[in-house]
Amino acid sequence: MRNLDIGEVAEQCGLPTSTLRFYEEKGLIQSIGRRGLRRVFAAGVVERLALIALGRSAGFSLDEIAQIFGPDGRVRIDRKKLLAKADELDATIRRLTTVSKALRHAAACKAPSHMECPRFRRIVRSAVRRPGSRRKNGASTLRNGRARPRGT
Amino acid sequence: MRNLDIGEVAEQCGLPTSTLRFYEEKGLIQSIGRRGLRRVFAAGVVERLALIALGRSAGFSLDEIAQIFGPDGRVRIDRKKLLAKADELDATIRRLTTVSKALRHAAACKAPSHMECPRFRRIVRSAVRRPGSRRKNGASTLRNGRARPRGT
DNA sequence: GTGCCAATTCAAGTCGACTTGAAGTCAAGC
DNA sequence: GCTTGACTTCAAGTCGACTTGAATTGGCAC
Repeated sequence: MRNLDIGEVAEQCGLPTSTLRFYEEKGLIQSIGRRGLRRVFAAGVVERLALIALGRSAGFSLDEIAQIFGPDGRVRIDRKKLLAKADELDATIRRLTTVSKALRHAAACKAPSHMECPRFRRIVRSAVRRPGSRRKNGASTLRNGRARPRGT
Repeated sequence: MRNLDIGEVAEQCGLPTSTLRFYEEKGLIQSIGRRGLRRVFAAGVVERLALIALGRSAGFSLDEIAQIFGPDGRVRIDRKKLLAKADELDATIRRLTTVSKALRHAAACKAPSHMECPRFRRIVRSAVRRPGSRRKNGASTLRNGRARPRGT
């Protein structure tokens, strides 16, 4: 297994070096040493970064991901949390599916203004008033999650 | 149709008044006038806020949503953009589905450390190396989107 | 041995979407 | 008339995840 320069890691996983330093500072990855000033990474860091990316796209924050890697650096995942996150993800998926349908309908719909289309209004309502979204104290009926694909 | 005080709108749609003012400032909603200093909203604003919430959960930024409502205030949607967004959404859905599966597998898997499980590693790889993600100049292989459900 | 360019540190900046705080206004009920 | 509390404005703050800039160091090819 070759050791890697930060630049090589960056290239292999498509992240800027600044991000790698930032992740190291946060304890998400670690270098196995230095050559002079320069960090040296074990090749395994690439896979770890893949796992981090996976966590990110599952909606884990960097802090949560940092917890997933125990303080020893080993991957140690709380299975309950995983299942909870998977459930959350599935709910998001259902919501996004509804939204996608709504968008496709809106694109096809003849109504001059979409809000005049009863079907569209129904979809909007169903997307917003989600069953099981209980609000205590006037919170978040409309304030559900969002999916934000960033980048290209 | 009754007119609404900002507080009533806030209660009906579960958003803080500060957000409503912010949205008005951004041109996402408008009040139909003032009673003294106080904004007066038409009842329809609630539906509009629902549409905004829909757009948000579809991953539109507030600026994009502002464009969706033409300058006249009417809902005027570019059908191409809608379909493009729907496609993007579907891609996100597929990615999240993979991630959800990965999480459920990780939760069930016996391997002492997940990275030692070949199946998990395969899923991680497949979630990360997405087909069709082309990077020019060292960008974003790992840097795909993320879904972040906020709130309750 | 020397020059270059990638790496380093650290502080500060950015971005989107709001929130918070301070200070002031006013409609309505008593 | 006075109080109350929901409303108003405007500037500044927050949060997460990075990015950027300036000043410096030092590994490696020549």
